[in-house]
Formats: sequence, C-alpha cells, structure tokens
Amino acid sequence: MVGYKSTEHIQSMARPRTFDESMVLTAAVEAFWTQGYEGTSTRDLVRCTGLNQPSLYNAFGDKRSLYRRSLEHYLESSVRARIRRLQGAPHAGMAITEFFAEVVDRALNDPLNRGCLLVNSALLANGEDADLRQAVADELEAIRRFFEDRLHALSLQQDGAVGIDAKQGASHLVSVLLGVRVLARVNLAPACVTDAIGIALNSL
Amino acid sequence: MVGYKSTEHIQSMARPRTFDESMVLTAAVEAFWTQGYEGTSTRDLVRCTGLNQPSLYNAFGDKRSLYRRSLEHYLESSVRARIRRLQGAPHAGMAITEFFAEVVDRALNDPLNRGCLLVNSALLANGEDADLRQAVADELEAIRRFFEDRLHALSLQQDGAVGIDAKQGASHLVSVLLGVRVLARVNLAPACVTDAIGIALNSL
DNA sequence: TTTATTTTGTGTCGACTGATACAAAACGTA
DNA sequence: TACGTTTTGTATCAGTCGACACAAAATAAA
Repeated sequence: MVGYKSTEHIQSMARPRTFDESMVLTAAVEAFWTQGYEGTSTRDLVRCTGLNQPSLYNAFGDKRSLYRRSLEHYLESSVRARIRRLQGAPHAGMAITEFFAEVVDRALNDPLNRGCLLVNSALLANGEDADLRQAVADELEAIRRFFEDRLHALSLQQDGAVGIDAKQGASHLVSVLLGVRVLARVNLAPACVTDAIGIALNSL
Repeated sequence: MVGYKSTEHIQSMARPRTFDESMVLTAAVEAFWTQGYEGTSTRDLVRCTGLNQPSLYNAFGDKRSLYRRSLEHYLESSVRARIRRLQGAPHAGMAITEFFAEVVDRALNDPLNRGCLLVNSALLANGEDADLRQAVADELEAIRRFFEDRLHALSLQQDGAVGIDAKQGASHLVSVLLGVRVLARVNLAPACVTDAIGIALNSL
C-alpha cells in the first residue's frame, strides 16, 4: 500500500464516476453471454453499458480484461453463490441433487440457450490466453472439490455403504455437469438432460 | 437432373481446378479447429489452403458455408468413422469402452488441446444460425443412438441382468462424452478425465 | 480562486474484416 | 482456329474492429 490507487478507498480529489461498476459488469456479462467474446464489439459494450469507449478502457483496461472481470462477476453471482449456499446443507446428498436441479432449471428456462458463461469461456478458441484458461481450470477444480466434499460427507452419513471413491465420483459429476451445459446450448430434448443427470445421481 | 451442374459428372468444357477439394477441406478444418470460426480470417484460409480468395468463394460459397463443409468433412473422418467401425463389434460393451478409450487417447495426446470440433461448434455463440445448431443437434442424436443401440445389445447379451434403461444410459454417456471434451479443452489433470469415464462405464 | 487529478465526450487512427470486380488463363467443343 | 465456360490472380471495395488523442468537465484540496 505505497502510493497505489486503492479500489476500496476512493481517491476522491477528482471528477467522480457517474456509473456503478457492478451495473456495468452485469450489462457486460449479458452481452458476452449472449453474443460471445468475439461476437461482442466494444461498440456493443458502449451501447449496453451506457458509458463511452474511453470510460470503459479507463475503468477496465482493454476488452479482454473487461471479459475477465465480467466472467468473475458472473461466477461470483452464480456458481460460487450456489456452492456457498449448498455446501452447508444438512443432507450431503441433497446438496448435490439440489445443485443439479438448479442447473437444469436454469438451462431449460433460458429461451436463448446461452448455456453457462464459464463453459463458453472454456471453449474460447484463443489458446494463447493461458491466464483465462487457468482461471477456468481453477474454477472447475473448485466445483470438483465441492462435489468431492459432499460425496465424502455422504459416505460418512451412510456408514460408508456406497463404495464409490469420492475423488472419482466428483470428477464424474463435473463431467456430467459440463456435458449438460453443452446440451443446454444446443436445442436438445429436455428429457436428454434429465436422463443424463438421473443416471449420474443414481450411481451414488 | 434438368440442366443443373452435377457434382458427379465434371462439366469439363472449361478450365479445370488445380486443387483437391478434400485437401482444401482438411486444411480448413485444421484452421477452424485450432483458431475457431471467428478467429480464422479468410486470409488465414487462403494461406493454409493455398488457393486464393475468389477460388475459395467460387468453390465453397461464403465463409460460413465453408465452415459447414469443413465440419462435415471432420465428422465424416472422425466421429462417424469411429461409430461405423465400432457399431458391429462382437461385444457390445467393448464397443462403448473402446469408443471412450479412443476419445481419451485423442484428447490427451493433442498438445494444442483443441478438443472436438463438433463440441466447439455447439458452443459457437451465434444463436441466429439455426441451421448449424440443428446440424450439431442431429449429430449428437446420432451418437446417442449409437450408445443406446449398444446398451440395448449389451442388455440382451447379459440376459438383462443390468437394470439400466438404454435410453437414459445413452443420454448419460453423451453428456459424459461432451463433458470430457470440454475438460480436454482446458488443461486439466488427465486423471480427472479417466476418473469421469471410469465411473460412467462402471454404472453399466 | 487556483491547482491537481480523474472522468467524460468527440473524433479518429491504422489495421483488418468478408466479399467481389475485372481481366487473363486454361480447357472442351464446334 | 474461334467460341463458350469456368477457374485463377490482382487489386480493391465499404464496413468494422480495438484502441486512443485531445480537450472540456467535474470534483477535493490548497
């Protein structure tokens, strides 16, 4: 904390901002989510956020940085919030079931079939952006750990009757989760999604 | 067959083409696969195919049409070929196991982590292209039917001892397959992929 | 009021995008 | 040889891209 601008304490001896950073990020998420990264131009962002181009660049850096911030904003308000809410559920099995129930509900009720921004980010062709790729991998690992933790708790609650290794089971659930989000992107029959998850949860 | 140009019989009273259509498509697949649709410019395509822009447009139409043809070329030489090869296997369970074994092998041995062009296409943000989306959905359904068919054969071979519905099981396998291809795109631990598939196959 | 600092708005930069106009070239046929 | 037809090569089109220069505006501190 030498002389750097702090994001906590507003420097406030200059012209104040006229926008709410969180609102802007929400609008940017919406744009990136529906149109993709390359399909969203900086003019689109200007249109949907309300601020002009220099303000965007001043506040968030270049387009890619804004995308990173938007993804972070999305994760915090969706996946991570869901995990925080469910990781303390009394019945460990219920936490997993409820997790997938919410995912399916979101997927089937989105008329635009936007899928999940995290999964969409994972498929961004840009292989040279190792930072983004690592961020996606870290987030997927966090989800996997949530599953592993709940599976471990479940095996304790059920006296270890189920013989499934928690680590393997968690990887399996992550892969089903990702698969479902891809299926949600295509206009597939809802039965396919529910069937896929049904089998996965039955195997617990 | 009125007066239309046939693709079978070469009209051959004009200047002949100097390129092999299949070669060009193979090169285009390579480009689209590694850089994505929007990340591949028509100049890139000129560079990697060897032909010039007017020839590309004359032979394949616009960029999107070329992408569709490229995806078709990719599917024919990868997924569909694999299904054709495995759908007559003596042991039905082996066909499924071998299918996933080949997918994992391909995924783990690709240093570029390009995943699967079909899955990448499914995540193309362009929601307005209903044609492409339908083509992807049809292909996924074909894969699902392959799984369902093999599961059905498996239940007959095993005297129906396994109580899993073939339809549900097939949907589950498709979702695991898609999930694995997403995981392959990110730089994830190989163990995660093999674990996910291991559980999925164990549940049969 | 003056000064220092940051944001906002207008306008624009070079580079790149997908797509095509045009004419020369290469063939089978008459 | 001359003709009809298709491909090839050069050169270029209008439009859009991400990013920024510059000055006016708005605030807190001096």
